[in-house]
Amino acid sequence: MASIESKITKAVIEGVEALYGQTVPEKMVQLQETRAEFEGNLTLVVFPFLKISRQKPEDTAQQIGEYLVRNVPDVISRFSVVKGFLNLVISPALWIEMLQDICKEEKFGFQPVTEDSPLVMIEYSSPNTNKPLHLGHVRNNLLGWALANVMEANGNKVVKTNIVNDRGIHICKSMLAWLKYGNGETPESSGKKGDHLIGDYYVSFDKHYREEVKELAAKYMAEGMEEEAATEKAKQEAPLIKEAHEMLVKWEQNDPEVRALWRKMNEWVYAGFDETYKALGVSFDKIYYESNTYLEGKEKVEEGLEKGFFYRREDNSVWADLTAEGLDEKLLLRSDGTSVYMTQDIGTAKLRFQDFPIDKMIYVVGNEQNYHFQVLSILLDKLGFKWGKDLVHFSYGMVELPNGKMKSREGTVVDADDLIETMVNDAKEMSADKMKKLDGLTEEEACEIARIVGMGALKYFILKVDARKNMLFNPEESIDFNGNTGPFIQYTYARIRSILRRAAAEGITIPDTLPTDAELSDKEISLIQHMDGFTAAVRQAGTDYNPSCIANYCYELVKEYNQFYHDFSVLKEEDIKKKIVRLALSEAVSKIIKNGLGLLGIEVPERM
RNA sequence: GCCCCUGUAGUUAAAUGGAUAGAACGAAGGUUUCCUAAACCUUUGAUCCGGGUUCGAUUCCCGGCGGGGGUACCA
Repeated sequence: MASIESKITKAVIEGVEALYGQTVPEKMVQLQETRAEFEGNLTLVVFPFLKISRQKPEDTAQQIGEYLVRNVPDVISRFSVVKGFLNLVISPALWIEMLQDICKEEKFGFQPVTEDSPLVMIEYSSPNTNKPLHLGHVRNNLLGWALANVMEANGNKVVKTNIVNDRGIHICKSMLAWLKYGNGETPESSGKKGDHLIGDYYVSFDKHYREEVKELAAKYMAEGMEEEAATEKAKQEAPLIKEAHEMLVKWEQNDPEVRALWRKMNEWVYAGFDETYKALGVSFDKIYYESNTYLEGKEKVEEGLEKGFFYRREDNSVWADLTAEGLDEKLLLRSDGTSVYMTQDIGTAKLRFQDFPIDKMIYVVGNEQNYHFQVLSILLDKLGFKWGKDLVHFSYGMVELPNGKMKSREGTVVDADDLIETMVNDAKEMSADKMKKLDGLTEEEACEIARIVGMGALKYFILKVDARKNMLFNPEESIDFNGNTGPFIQYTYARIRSILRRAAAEGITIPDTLPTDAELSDKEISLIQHMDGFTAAVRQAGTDYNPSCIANYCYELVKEYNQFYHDFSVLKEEDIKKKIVRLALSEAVSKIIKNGLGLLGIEVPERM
C-alpha cells in the first residue's frame, strides 16, 4: 500500500491546498484502516484540518472526499463520512495490482543492501565460560539474531558479534574445583557437554566455599564477633576463595600451567556452546574474547588519562568524572591497576573499530545494565569513537519464572539445552497422533518437523513479547501450540503450501499478470490491505529495535487468513478468475509468513 | 535516599494521540459428506488512583500508590 497510501496522501495535501489555500505537512495526513463496521478501506482523520478549513468536521470531510473522487477517480471510487472520519473506498483494480506486486517480489517489504549501506554491528549473547547458557541467554540470543535480521531487512550491512567473557575470578573457581574434586574428568570420560561439566564444577566450588564460610564464621563468632561481620570476614578469608584469587593472579602473570588448564577447559565450554547456538539457529561473524581485549582497555584508559578526560586518585585508582553529564563518577581501573567491566568494554570497542568501519553499534544486553551503557556511551564519545555517542543499548527485560527470578545458586535457572530438548520432544509427542494424516513421511522427516515446530514454539513465545518488558516464562504455557503461538502460524503456512501443491498438480499456476477485473470480496480486500502492513511492521521493528511487532503482525495476518480459509474454498472455486486471485492471495500470505518468521529466526515447515 | 524502567480481563499480553480498548490461554457451548479440525464460530471479563494538555488520552505532562532494576574497586 505504500503506493496507494502515498498517492492518497499526496492527493489530500493538494486537495487541502486547493480547498483552503494552505499547505499541510505530510504528517498531518493520518490514514488508517477503516474499521470493519463501516464501508471503506482507508480512513482519513480530518480533525487536524479543522483549524484550516474553519468548518465542521462533517463538512470538511465531505469537501475533501468530493475533491478526491473528482481528482483521483482511479484510486478512490467513493467515500462516506462518519463524524470526523472520511472513509474511502479504493478501486479494486489497485488491490489486484498490489497483490501482484507482493507475489512477484521475493523479499517483499525488505530494503536492498548495497555497498553504500551503513554498517551496523550487533553484539549479543556475551556468555561467561563458567556455566552453560540459560533461559536469559536464550532471550538474548533470539533477540540479537532477530534484530540483526531486521536491521538487514531495513537496508543495513550487519556484522554479528559476540564478546566472550573468558577470564576472571569465576573461571578460576571452576578450574580450582575441577583440580580439587575432579579426578581428571573430561567431557569424553563423563559424557557430559563441556559447558555443563564446567558449570557443575562452578556449583561444586560454591558448595564447598559456603561450607568453609559457615565454619569460619562460626569460629569468628566464638571469638566474639557479630554474626554479620564474622560472615563478611569469613567470605574473604576462606581458603578456597584465596586460592581462586591466587590462581587469577597466576593467570594474569601468564603462568603456563594455569593458562594451559584455562585453555583446555574453555575449549570444552566452547564446544558445548556451539551445540547450543546451533540448536538455537544463531551464529556470529566475529567473536571477541575478553582475554584479548582487557589489556587494550587499560591502554585506552591510560590514553584518556593523559588527555585529561580521566583522573587518578591518591590510591592510584582511575576515575571518570561524569557529574557534568548528570551522572556519577565512574571507576575505570582499580587501585591495584586491574581492569573492571567498563575497561574491558572500552578495549573491545577499540578492537572492533580497528576491524570494521562501524557506523552504528548495537549492544544486546539486559536492562540491568542500563546505567553501564549510558556511561559507556559518554566515555567512548570522549575517547573519540564516532559511533560512541549514538550507540544503541538494546535493553531487554528479565525473564521471570512463575516462582520468581532465576537464580543460579538456588537452582531455579532454566537450562537452555534442557529447554530446547523439552520443546522439541513435546512437539514430537504432539504431532505423533496428528501425523497420521501425513502419509509417506520418514521418521527422519517427522523429527525434522518436530524440531522446526518445537523451536518455533519456543522462539515465538519469547519474541512476541515487547523486548523492553520483563516477561514471565511459564514452561507449561510456552509449549502451547494453539492461539498466538509459533506453531499456529507455521500450521497455516503448511496448509497453504498444501493448497499450492494441489493446484500445481491440477496444472493451475499463478500467472504473471492477474486478471484486473476479478471480483474481490470485502474479506479479500481486507486481507490484501493487511498484507501490505508487513512493510510497515518491518520498518517499525527497525526503528524501534523491537522484533515483537513482526511477530504480532504475522499472527494478525494468519488469523485473518484462517477466517478467509473457512469462508471460501480456494481450489473448488469455479470462476477461474476468482480461483487465481485466491491462489495468489494464499501464495502472498505464505510468502509473508515465511519472510516474517524468517526475520525472527523461525523456520517454516512445508507440511506438518 | 538518588537515578532508570514498568503498571491494560483470573493469567499471558496488543493498540504512530483517533471511532464501541483488539487478541490468546483458561472456563462454558457449538461447527467436520468441505482445499490439513494444530482450524473456525458464540458466551464471559480489563486501561492502578488523582489532576493537566487536547475536538479526542491506554498513549503525552505533573503528583501519588504498586512492581522491577541500578547505585562508585562484581561482571
